[in-house]
Amino acid sequence: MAYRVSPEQTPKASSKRQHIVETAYRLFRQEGFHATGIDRIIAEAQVAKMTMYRHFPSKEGLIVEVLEERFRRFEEQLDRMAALSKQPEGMIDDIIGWYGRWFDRADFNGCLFAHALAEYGSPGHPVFEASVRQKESLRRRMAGILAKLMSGAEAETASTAILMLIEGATLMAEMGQGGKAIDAARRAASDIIAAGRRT
Amino acid sequence: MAYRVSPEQTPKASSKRQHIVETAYRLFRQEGFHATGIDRIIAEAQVAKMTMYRHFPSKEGLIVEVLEERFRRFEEQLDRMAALSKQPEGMIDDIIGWYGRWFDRADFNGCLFAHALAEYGSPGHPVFEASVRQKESLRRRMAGILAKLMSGAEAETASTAILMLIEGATLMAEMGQGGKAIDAARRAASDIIAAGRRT
DNA sequence: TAGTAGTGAGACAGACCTGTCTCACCACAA
DNA sequence: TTGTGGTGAGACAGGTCTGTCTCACTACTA
Repeated sequence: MAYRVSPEQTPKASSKRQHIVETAYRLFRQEGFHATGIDRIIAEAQVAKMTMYRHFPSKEGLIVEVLEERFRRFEEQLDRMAALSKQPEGMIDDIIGWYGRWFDRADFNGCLFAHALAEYGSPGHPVFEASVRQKESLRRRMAGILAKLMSGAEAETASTAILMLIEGATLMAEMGQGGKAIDAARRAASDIIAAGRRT
Repeated sequence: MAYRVSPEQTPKASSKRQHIVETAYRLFRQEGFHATGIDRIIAEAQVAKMTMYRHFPSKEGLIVEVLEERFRRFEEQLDRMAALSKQPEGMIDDIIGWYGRWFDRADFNGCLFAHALAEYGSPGHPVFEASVRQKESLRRRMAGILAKLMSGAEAETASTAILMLIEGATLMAEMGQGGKAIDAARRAASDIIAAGRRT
């Protein structure tokens, strides 16, 4: 009823499908994966159950789709940030700053990928793989930036450390200590980069 | 049947109760909190459902008890390590090493407190509070160690950073990269401490 | 012997879970 | 007009969830 397809959208690209993904994302973020039932998703998305099951093979398939969609958006945003390119240190600091702004959002509720790992943490599981992909992509992005400042091996170690700082900061932000976490992460990242460069 | 109370145990201290907590811990760790049903816990603990509900008010009560029990064990182990006291830098390195050994255990499956936060992440929730308590306790412990090397304010920042490294490393270990994570965490912690001491 | 505390076994209630199915409806195209 | 594809509504199956309840049993103590 409230979801008329506007003329410029091809129904094939399915606004319903996207709407289901967005609603599921919000609920998974707020309530968790197991705690969110299909019935709740279709009620809040205002679609019939069959509409959901025509677009996704199962709840797990929907979860994977939600994670992949969030991964695409995450990459887009970091790509956009990288396009306003600066010096390497500034770029790492910008990434940390991006996390700091995320932590301050009213709808922040921790990292969906980390939560997915907590609830579906078996290697080989598609949900597990989707989460690993996102973390590894961020780490590689940072290693690429740091390689301009230090050796490749040093950049690997430093990017791993900074990824850990970011993941730890996200956990602290979940516990209401995001500001303190970001300050410490910024300083620690700068110490790590300075030490890596010195070698 | 297989759970005869041996004479030296007072039945009041309830070996059943402890056995339920241990079984629940194993299942929560392996499967997650929502994914583990009461029926599964009592079946594997080989106790009647009423035995469980006489000892714990609800599943949530059991979860809190499991977390508190793990917290006590965690503190005990770090206390024991601290008793073999060394220089401050060595103590931080020992804590990181302790995590490294944990990552290598066959039954390692991520941090139960972080997982609990992912599944019951609303401030004020007793599960949330139990998780925050564990993280904050570790951070304060490290801040105390670092205060011997630098100013109190510096020690606060550095302990926050090292806690984040540890939490991030735990996440990476869940993704099968524990060894790499521990190496990077060790080096980063040493860089952070060196920088904090220099100020 | 009688009483008591803890327990086992399992039925039960009432809710919720995922996933399937049918049937009616509507917009649009040939 | 007659199809066709997407959808809505909701029944349904078969299972699982938490939590309560009863009744019988055992070990121990007074």
